[in-house]
Amino acid sequence: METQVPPREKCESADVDEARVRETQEHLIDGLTATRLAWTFKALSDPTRVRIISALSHHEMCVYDLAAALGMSQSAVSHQLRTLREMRLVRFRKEGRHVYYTLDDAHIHDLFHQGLEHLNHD
Amino acid sequence: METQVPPREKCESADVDEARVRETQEHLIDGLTATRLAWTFKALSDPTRVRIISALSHHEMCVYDLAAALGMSQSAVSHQLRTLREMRLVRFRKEGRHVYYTLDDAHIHDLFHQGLEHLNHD
DNA sequence: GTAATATGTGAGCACTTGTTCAAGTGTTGC
DNA sequence: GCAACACTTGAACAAGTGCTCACATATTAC
Repeated sequence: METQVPPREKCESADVDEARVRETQEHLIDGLTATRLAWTFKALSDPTRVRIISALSHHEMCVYDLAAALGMSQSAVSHQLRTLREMRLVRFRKEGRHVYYTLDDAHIHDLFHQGLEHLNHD
Repeated sequence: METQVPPREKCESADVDEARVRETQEHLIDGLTATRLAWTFKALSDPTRVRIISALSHHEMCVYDLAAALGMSQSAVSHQLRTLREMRLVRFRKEGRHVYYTLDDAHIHDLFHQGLEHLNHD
């Protein structure tokens, strides 16, 4: 049995319509939050970036090895890493000629895995 | 078969490099999974869609009210709802002239809120 | 110093995305 | 029948994305 929301009359009955709209607006997240939230999800909305996150979720890696593991060009990987850097999803440290990347914090790991679980549930 | 010389034997110690790459590849999610996961996140990567999800997370709404609550044109909302439909994030039922939309399942709600918490933690 | 290695970056291009405008369904009421 | 309403859809366009290519750094080895 469904939730006991009384079936609405019409859209024309202004009070019901307006009440629903007004109540929704009160709980609605604001534009800035929506934009920032969308931005976060966008960081994970590309297969290449998802695979990079997947690789880095095990241990830090340098660009060269990352490119080898993913079977991609260094340039393409570097471009995506730049994006991930700007989105604060990854951190890096330099060691001689190498630059080692890691996930910035555990949150990313969590979101990544929550998404995976979501997939497996379907 | 041709001798596939891997284009790397530098990175100083070749064995560590290869072991790291090979181990990473074993744990790496496959291309299809990465694509599907990216696809899921992409559904949530637009501010308008995030706001629609936010609105629908409280109760089902028809397109007209949704447009009113978000302050957008019906057409723009309808286009995004189409995307959300194709991505299986929302469900709809028709009732006369109205089309009522709801979130498809609780997973979406969870991802949405996990993302929100992630924002608040920064 | 030069050369090789490891990574970064800008330009260019094909492709995708989100919006608006206009026209299209389908349902209701007269 | 017809008109109003609720919603969908197609075309068009600006804006954004991700790749390749070529060049620019920076570090190390010689």
